[in-house]
Amino acid sequence: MPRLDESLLTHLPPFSRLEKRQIRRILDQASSRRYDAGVAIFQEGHPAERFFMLLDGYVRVVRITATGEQVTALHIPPGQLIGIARAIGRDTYPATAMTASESLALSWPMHLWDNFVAEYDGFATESYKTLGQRLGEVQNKIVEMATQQVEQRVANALLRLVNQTGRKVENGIEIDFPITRQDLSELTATTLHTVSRLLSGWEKQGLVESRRKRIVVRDPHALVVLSQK
Amino acid sequence: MPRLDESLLTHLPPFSRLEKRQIRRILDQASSRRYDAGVAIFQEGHPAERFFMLLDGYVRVVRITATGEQVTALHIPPGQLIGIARAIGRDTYPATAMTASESLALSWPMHLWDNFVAEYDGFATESYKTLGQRLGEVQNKIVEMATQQVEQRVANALLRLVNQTGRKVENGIEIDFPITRQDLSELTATTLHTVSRLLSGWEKQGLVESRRKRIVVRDPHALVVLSQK
DNA sequence: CGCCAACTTGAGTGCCGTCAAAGTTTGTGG
DNA sequence: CCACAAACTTTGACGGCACTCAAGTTGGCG
Repeated sequence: MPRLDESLLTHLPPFSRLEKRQIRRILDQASSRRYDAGVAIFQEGHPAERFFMLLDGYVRVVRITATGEQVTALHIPPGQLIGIARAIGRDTYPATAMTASESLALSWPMHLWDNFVAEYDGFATESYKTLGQRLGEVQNKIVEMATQQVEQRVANALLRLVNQTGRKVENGIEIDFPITRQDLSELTATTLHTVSRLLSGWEKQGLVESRRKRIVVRDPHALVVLSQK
Repeated sequence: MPRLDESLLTHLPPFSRLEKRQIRRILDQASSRRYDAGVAIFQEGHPAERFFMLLDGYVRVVRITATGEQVTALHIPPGQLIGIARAIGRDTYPATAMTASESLALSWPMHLWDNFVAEYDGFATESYKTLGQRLGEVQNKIVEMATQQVEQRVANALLRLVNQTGRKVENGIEIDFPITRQDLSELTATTLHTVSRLLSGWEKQGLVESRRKRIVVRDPHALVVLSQK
C-alpha cells in the first residue's frame, strides 16, 4: 500500500486541529480503497466494523423498503465521515451507503473510534457537528416533502446538488457526477417519468440542459423562483 | 422552589449510571417548570440558553415554513432530553418544541452541558444514543412519506402514538394526550379533512373510537394490516 | 345560552402516478 | 467496425387519490 500523504486530511474539520505527527499516525492505521460508481460501501443492518472518510466522489445514504424501493435520505460530499454508527451507540449500520460516482475513501476499524475520540482534540466535537447537520438536513427534507409540490422539490434538489457539487462549464453549472432521472426521483420521492417531464419542460424554457446522466443548470435563479412558488 | 426528589432521575438513561450524590448535585442546579398544552418550550432559531429533561407530558418537535404551515418532525415521550443544541455544536435551537399536553420539564443553563459531559459517566454516550434514535426516526419518516399512501401513514402514526403513549381503557387503548385531527394531519403531512374522513371510516368498521381530541384504538392489529398494504 | 373550536361531509378537480410504447445513447462481443 | 443488447430517456393516455372549497353539525366553556 502506498504511503498516504498527510495533506489529504489536514484541511478536513475532524482532523484540522491536529498536529502533523498525529495525522501521520492516523493515516498509518487507515486503509484506502477505490469504489466503482453504484456500489455499496456498507449496508444497512450489517455489523459496523469500520468507519470511513470519503475523500473523493459522492455517496447516497439510502434506505430500502420491504418492497425493494430505494429512498435516498441524504447526499454526502467529499470530506465527511460516514458509517459512524459508533458515535450514536449502535453496532450495526443504520442505512446503506451507495456510491453515486467513482469514489475514494479511507477507513479504520471501528474499535479505533474510541481512541480517536479520546486522543484527538476536536475530533468528537466535529463529528457531532456533522451528525447535527445531517439531522437538520433530514428534517428539512421532511418539511419539503410535506409542504411542496413535486416540481418544487425537484427544483430544490437540483439547486442543492449544484451548490454542493456544481462545476462551472460553458453554459452554466454542471452537476459533477453522473445522475440519472431515476436517481433524482429517488431523491425527491417521485417517479422517473415525472422527473423526465419536468426536465424536458425546463429544457424547452432554457433553464437547464441535459444529456444522459449529465445535467447543466443554465439559470439557477429561475429554479429558485420555481422552487418557491 | 421545592426540593426535587432524586428518584425523578435515577432511572433515566442519561443519569442511570450516576451515584445519588451526583444526582443530588444535578438536581440542585436544575429549574423545574410546568407548561400548559400547546405552548412552545423553546423556538427555532432562538439562542440555545438552556437544555431540558422532559419529565411528564409529550412534546412535538415542529418546524414552521415560510408560509406558516407547521410540520411535525418528531414526537418526544417523557424521560428524554430536549433542546440539546450544544451536543451538535449549535448555539441556536434547530426546531421548535411545542407541548402536546400539559408538561413538566427540568432545565439547566447550557453552559453546564460541558460539565455534565465531562463529569458524568455515560451522560454523553446516552445523549448521543438519543440523537441517533432521532436521526433514525426521522429517516423512517422520510421513507414512509416517500413510499406510502396517506391511509397507511395515518395508520402508522396512530400505531406509533399508541405504542409510545397508549393507556389501556375499557374498549381498547387510548392515546393519553389530547390530539386533534389537525395535529394528526401535521404529523402525517396531509389535511385535517382527509384525517377526519379516514377516522370516520375506521370508526364505522369498529377499528377506532373517537371523540373530540381523544382517540381510542379498538383493534390495533387491523391497523397494522392497513398500514402494510 | 351563545360562541368558538373541533369535527364532518359532499362536490369538484388537478396533480402526478401507472401503464404502455418507442426512441436514444453507450458499451460490448463477434 | 458493426450488430445488438442494455441502460437510459421521452412521450402520450388515462385515472384515482387526496387536496381545495364550501357548508353545516357537534360539543365544551365562559
